[in-house]
Amino acid sequence: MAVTDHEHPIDPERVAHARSRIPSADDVARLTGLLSMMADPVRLRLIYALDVAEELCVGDLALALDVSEDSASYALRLLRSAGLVTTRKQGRVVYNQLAHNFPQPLKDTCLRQLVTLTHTTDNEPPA
Amino acid sequence: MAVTDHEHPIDPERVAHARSRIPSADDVARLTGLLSMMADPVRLRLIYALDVAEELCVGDLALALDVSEDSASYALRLLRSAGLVTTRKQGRVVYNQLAHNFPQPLKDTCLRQLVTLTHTTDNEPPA
DNA sequence: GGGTCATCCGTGGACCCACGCGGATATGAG
DNA sequence: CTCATATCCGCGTGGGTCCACGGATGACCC
Repeated sequence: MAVTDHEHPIDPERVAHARSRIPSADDVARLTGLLSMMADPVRLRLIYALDVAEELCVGDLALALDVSEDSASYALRLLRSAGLVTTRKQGRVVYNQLAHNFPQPLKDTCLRQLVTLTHTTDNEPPA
Repeated sequence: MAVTDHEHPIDPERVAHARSRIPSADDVARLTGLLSMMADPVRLRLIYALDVAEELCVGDLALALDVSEDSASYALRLLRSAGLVTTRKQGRVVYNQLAHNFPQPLKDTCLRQLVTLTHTTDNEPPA
């Protein structure tokens, strides 16, 4: 027979190596959660806006993003529950700002660099 | 009435400033597309694995990630269609690798740093 | 050439998430 | 105290995404 020359683990060495380096399921879950939070046009632009303007209330935020107040409010709700945005209440106006522990590299590096990157790199093969 | 002391544009200056700095809808769409692609446990770990192991076939990849081959195949399908993964066919085995134009900062900076970040920063307020 | 194996692709169902609506809460003015 | 306002929250619906199944393709062995 010798038919099954190579079953599934074709390259067990590399598999083991990869396995040892892959972050734990817990880390991945946390990271994907964070990425999912940013993988939404409204939320992402909202983060940009707060990064630039320091703090904004929901109404102004909706204006800046050209979305309904409800949409902005909903986005803020999620970002707040994820700990990425904090609020400062002054009178009846609630000012929203990026949490001080907002992942700096993500903000500084990724946000700005990625825009440039997506300009230069064409990852859209002709359909 | 002077009741409406401040309607919606409470701080028009900041709104305008934020507006001018927010990336275009097109850039945001491209960026969220990329982020969405990584905001999935299987795909993200798959990227990690390929980054470490250079290239792996579907079967080995499934082993390394502890997922079904179908799941790995599906993840690869999407990543390939997004131009993030390329294939090298040797015999009847298809080796997958990260595209050479894979966003470097995203790979080098974000991937590794973010894991550390999610360790240090607790963005999970007590429920 | 026949058989087999690794993998890809199209389809269908289940699930999750985003958004709109209505009511509720809290703050401030008169 | 009463009213008006800015905002938050719970619910229901619709669209999109993930995944499992089946068939098909291409490559190797005998």
